[in-house]
Amino acid sequence: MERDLSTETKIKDAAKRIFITNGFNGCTSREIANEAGINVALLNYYFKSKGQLFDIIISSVLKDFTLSIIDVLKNNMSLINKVRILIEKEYEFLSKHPEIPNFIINELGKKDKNFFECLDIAEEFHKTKIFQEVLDAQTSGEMRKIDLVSLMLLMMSNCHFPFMAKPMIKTINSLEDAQYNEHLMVHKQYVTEMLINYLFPKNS
Amino acid sequence: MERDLSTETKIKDAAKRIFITNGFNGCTSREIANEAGINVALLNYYFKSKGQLFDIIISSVLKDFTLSIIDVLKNNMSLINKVRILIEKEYEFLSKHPEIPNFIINELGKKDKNFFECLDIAEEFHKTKIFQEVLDAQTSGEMRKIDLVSLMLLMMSNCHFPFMAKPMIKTINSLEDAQYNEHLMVHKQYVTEMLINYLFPKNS
DNA sequence: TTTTTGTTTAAACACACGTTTAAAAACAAT
DNA sequence: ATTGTTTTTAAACGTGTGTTTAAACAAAAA
Repeated sequence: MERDLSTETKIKDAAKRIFITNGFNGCTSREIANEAGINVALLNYYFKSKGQLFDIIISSVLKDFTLSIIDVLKNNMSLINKVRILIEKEYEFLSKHPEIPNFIINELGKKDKNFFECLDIAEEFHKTKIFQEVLDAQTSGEMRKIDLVSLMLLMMSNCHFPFMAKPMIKTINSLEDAQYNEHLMVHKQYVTEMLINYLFPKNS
Repeated sequence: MERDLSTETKIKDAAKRIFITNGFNGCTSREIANEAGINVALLNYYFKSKGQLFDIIISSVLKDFTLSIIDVLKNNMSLINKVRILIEKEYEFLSKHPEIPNFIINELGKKDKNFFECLDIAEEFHKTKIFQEVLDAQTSGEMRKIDLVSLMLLMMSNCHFPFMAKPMIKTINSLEDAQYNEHLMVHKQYVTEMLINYLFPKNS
């Protein structure tokens, strides 16, 4: 298991795991050092502080996360298929990293720093020309006329929340992990059908 | 402003405000004591520890939250109207307490204790006979045949997430608080229409 | 070999935390 | 007034935190 990774990446890997699952306040520097198999002092030797390490981690997570979306958006397919694939990929991504939505929403809410601006994410989105594509589909009548904020919310609500609420729903319904995962796969179909029907009324 | 409340309720009020906004790990006993205008030691005089105080607060929040739902469910109206009113009331409740969804999902995920069982919430739900009502509507064909977990997820996703993601979406789209609140009211209409159309196909 | 440079460590620092103690203050009963 | 009880406080305790220090270690340069 123990590869010959550089100390810096060992620390970053450990920090990412622990920060994502426990949050900034929910873990300690020593915990991260242990997970990385190094001394605490090395943390501040490679990164100046716990806070700076955290900023690096949250930036990288945010980048990975948005890239997986942009990757779909810049593909050459119809808007309706983009929505379909986006939901599919989103459920796929979140199945592997279910703690990320909670992590982003919680930790980003505390920070005053605008990581999206720092990472030029807005620009990356513009390059995909998705905004113009939506506008065109709305004027042609193919797509329902709703604003981009609501469109974003509809997509994210129905993709992210089922993963965020997993512990709660599991408790309420006394479900095992595997059972809930099955539910998720079924739910993905419902969500896809519902959103496609609503956003593209002609296609129902 | 300073009413003649008992010390115990002053502490509970302060604790509720601070726990909900900052979480258990995101605040200190002294912070709560300050907000309540009392000494730190009094916290452990009235409640044995920070943890016990937290359990009391999260129980009360959970109770308030579910009661607002049950209140609608036990009303005497058609299922389709219950869904409509439920969304309406949910957006109304969350407009007043927007931090609660995040609070519940985050803090409940950490605890191993099952607060829902402790508070007899399941029983309260059963009393409303909503489960039978859904089953009847599904066999009669009025309602789409989806499982209760997915039904719950659809409702919660589209009601809670828009409030949970408020800081993030505001940042991404450079929106002021008032602007986002306007978006929320519009979004509520979209969500209502989408869910009603999907859950009750005949009515579209 | 010696020196130099970059890594890693054990130990300590200063401080904030949750909690406890002992005494003061406020109040009630006799 | 005196006693007893409850409420409140200032101060301290022990522990865990993020961070720093100074020394040990390793690898390369001289």
